Amino acid sequence: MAHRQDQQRRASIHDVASRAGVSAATVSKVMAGVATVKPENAQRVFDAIEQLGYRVDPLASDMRRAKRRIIGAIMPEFESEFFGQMVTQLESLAEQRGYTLVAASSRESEARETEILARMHDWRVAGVVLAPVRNEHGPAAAFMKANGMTGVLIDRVLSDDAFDTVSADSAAASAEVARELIGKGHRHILAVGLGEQAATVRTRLDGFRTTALNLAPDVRIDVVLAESHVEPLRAQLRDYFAEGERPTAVYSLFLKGTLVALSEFRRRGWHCPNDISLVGFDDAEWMQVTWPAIAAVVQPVRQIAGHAMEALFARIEGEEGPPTARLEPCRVFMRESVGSPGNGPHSAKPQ
Amino acid sequence: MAHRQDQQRRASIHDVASRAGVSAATVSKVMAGVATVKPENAQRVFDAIEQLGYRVDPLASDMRRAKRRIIGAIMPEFESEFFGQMVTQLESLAEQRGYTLVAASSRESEARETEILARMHDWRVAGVVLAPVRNEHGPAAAFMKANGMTGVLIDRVLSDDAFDTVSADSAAASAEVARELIGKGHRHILAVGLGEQAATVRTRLDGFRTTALNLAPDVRIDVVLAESHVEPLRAQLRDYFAEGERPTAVYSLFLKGTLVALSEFRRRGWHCPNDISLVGFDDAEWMQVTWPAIAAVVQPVRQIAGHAMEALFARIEGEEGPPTARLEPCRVFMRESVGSPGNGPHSAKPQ
DNA sequence: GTGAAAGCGCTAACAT
DNA sequence: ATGTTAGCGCTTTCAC
Repeated sequence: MAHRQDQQRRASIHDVASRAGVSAATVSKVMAGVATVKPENAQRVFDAIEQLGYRVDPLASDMRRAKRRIIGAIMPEFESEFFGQMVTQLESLAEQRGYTLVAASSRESEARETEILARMHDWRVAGVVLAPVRNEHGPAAAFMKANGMTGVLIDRVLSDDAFDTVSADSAAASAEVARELIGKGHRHILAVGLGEQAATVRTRLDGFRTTALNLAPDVRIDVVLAESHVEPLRAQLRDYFAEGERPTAVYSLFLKGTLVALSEFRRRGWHCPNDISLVGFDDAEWMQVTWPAIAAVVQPVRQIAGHAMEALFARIEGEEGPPTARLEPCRVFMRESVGSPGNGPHSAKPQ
Repeated sequence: MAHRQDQQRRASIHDVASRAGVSAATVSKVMAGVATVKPENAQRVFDAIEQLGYRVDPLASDMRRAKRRIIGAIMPEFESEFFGQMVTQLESLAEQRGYTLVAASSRESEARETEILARMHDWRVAGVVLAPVRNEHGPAAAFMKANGMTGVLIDRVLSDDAFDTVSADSAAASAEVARELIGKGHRHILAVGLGEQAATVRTRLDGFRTTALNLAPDVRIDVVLAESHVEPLRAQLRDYFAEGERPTAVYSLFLKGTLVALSEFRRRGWHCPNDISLVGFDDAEWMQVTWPAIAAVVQPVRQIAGHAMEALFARIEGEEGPPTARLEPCRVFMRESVGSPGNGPHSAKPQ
């Protein structure tokens, strides 16, 4: 008794049928809520279900139906707040519609991304929410296209000719960051990013640069962009500072970049905002409790998830029409890590 | 062509069979690697598979087999690094064995936990990795027991009479934290935790208290334990400090507690480690880049995931024997947020 | 060596 | 209003 794990055979629809004295088809109808069943029989079925603890096997049920009530979600990683919240939201929205979400992590690899997609295709999922590693032009989206899969692209995407896309309005947020920094008097700013995430990082950089140059044509914007991994970026950043470059502010175009920038500041003994200002794209819980609190762009996770699922289910239900490309507005939180340049040490110390 | 999403019917095993001029049974055998197939026929089958791009439907396949090659994972949340890494690991280990991981978030709710479990039971998953919201005595574990499900319990558990358990060795890690703090001269320490996570928080507290009292019988250990939610904890902590309590160090028994402590320090203008020291259970990436870096207990995620899956698959493959209870050793990183009491301002400033 | 037959648990026509 | 039939796509005896 202690560690029995006997998988006792569960009651099937036939068990219910025979116990209720009807056919399996009738049981199925009762469960589907079809009105044309004699109330008396319906009651017997309900009783039998109750007594046997019967529950439909969703896989067997899907097997027979045309489409499976499964949604696949592919995220670049699960370790960050952003994607963690995203999966939580998507799961919740899928459940609300009676679907099960099966999430997988591509671990920032396009090869793995395609493998997962192939597996989801094998599973014959009804639809896929793909947050591609790089952008909408990768092999994964191509695979979806080639196989006529239904899907939505989110996050590191702009727009696509085959799939609906939903992402944060990076350009607008970056423009706002530019306005803030220029407004505070910064004229030498470093932008830090990872090139591989082309779709978003490019947009963020362009949105920032355009607005900054527009407001202050004399502003100098340096860019440190690593190809694809964080460690090379760290090295490049170190070299950049080692050469004596001394921007008054850093705009990190993605979360890990903010961490890297912060650790390079540490190494050099620079404090925010007195020695240098810092704003990052992507917020995290810790950013408001550290000292100084780190300024950040907050992505609208719920909106992205919500509109992605809306678009996806519309397509699943057969909606026609050209793909849509949604941009959800971000919020920018200018916290203590941003100050005015040249204010010298301690001038901007929190009270 | 732009937005075609025509779900073209995929090749079935019969399509392959007729193209190769054999029966479906033979195709199945070839795919299973059965040796008793004439090489010539096997080749024809392979060719047909290739030409049709045939892939087995894993769900249909599982339908026929006894057990489905699906592992369910239930985590209290997806938003933290710890559980994010855990899911990533579990997914990877499941895949290595040809299983698919279906992860779900209980969102810190025991009610939801049981619902998810029921759904996974409906799915007839081969096994479940459950990280219970509270501990091993909750309704979810009871459900698993009652239904003869195969499973492993991880994280917020100690040991169970029905399931194997794997968790971090909280007591040992807490003892080490105690040694460090007592060694540095702290004699008034506040421990902060959430009561609902009883299994782990209790252990951490006891391990800490026992060792601390043993080393310094005169030490004063205060405890602020909230029932179940973070916000009440914040309020209690605020009250505690408002009453004039002034411990020289805080040991947070879980991640959110560290955040809450930090934000209360902020509110009062206290800096670590000069005004107060801080160590938290659970590490996070940001803790090493902020100033000061936050001392933390690092949980061995990979080991926990690894041993959990090992135990689970052993049971799935029919291993008998009493449940095992593993404790995986943690590492304690004493970073700059911990100093000696009474060193006054700036005495412990990083170089 | 290979294939026919049976069926996993369910649902959707089609009869009745 | 209900039951019968025919599968969904696959695997597995069990004959041949």
